[in-house]
Amino acid sequence: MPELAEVEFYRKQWAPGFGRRVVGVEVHAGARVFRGVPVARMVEELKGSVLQEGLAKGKQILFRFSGGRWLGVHLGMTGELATEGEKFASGKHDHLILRQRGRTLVFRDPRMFGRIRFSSGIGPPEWWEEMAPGVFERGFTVQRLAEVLQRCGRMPLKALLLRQEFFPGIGNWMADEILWRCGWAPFRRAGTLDLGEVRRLWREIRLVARVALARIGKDWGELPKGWLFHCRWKDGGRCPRTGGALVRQQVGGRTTCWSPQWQKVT
DNA sequence: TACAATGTTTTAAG
DNA sequence: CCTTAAAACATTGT
Repeated sequence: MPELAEVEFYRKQWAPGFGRRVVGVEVHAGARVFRGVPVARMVEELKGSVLQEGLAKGKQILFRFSGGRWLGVHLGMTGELATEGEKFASGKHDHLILRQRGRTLVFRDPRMFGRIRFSSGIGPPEWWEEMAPGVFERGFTVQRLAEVLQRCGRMPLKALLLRQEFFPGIGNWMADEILWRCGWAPFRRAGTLDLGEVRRLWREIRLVARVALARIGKDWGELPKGWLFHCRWKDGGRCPRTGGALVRQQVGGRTTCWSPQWQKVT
C-alpha cells in the first residue's frame, strides 16, 4: 500500500518505542522479507539494544539502535508497522517482532514484497546514504528533472514517475494524481515536455507530495475533496474536473486511472 | 476461476 | 554500457 506519505505514517507507528530497550526479538527466519539478511546475528544484536529513532526517506524507513545497529524497512505492497500491547500474540504474517516493556513493535507483510535490512556501523548504511534526493531536498531541481525527462525521453510519463532512483516515494496513486493535475495523458512521452511544462511537473510533484504528507502522513487523514484519489480505485468513476468518464488501463506495467477528456498528449 | 492489488527486481531485447 | 518492456515474486480478496 505505501507511498511516501503512508510510509511516513507507518514510521510513526513505532514512535512509542523510541528511546526504549528491546527485550526480545521474534522472527520468521526463512521469510522472503529477510532475503540477504543474517537473521541470527540480527536477532542477537537487536536484543538488549535501545531503539533510538526512525527516519523515512522516499519509501524507505531506517531505524537506529544503540551500539551502531541499523534496521532498514521497506514495506513493499502490503507491509505495515504497528505497535501492539505487551502480550500481543503474533500472527502468521508478523515476520519481525520487537518486544519492549509495555509494548510490542510489529512488522507485518502478507505478500512479502517488502524487505528488511540490517547492518552495524557508526553512520547510516550505504544504501541509505546513496539514495536519490527526495522531492523536498535541494538536489531535486527543475534542471535535474529536465535532464531525467530528456534521458528517458521515450518512456511514458507514468512509467518514469514510478522510478524510485529519480522520484523517491512516488507510487501508483501519486503518479496518477500528478499527471491528472498537469492535464497530460499518462502515456505521453517524457521527452516531449517543453521547459514550461517541466516547471509545471516539478510544482505538481511537490504539491501532491506535500499535501499527502500533511494529511496521510500525519494521521491517515482524508485528502482534499476534488482529488482524483477519491474516485480512482474502482471502475465507473467520474473525473472531478470535467465529470467525464475515468478510464483504467495499463500504462508502464501498472493500472493507471486517468481522464481522457481532460488529460491530453499535446 | 481468473484477475487484480498504493512495489521492486530480474531478465531480455533493442 | 544504455534505455525500455515484460515477467516474476506471494498472498488475499472479489
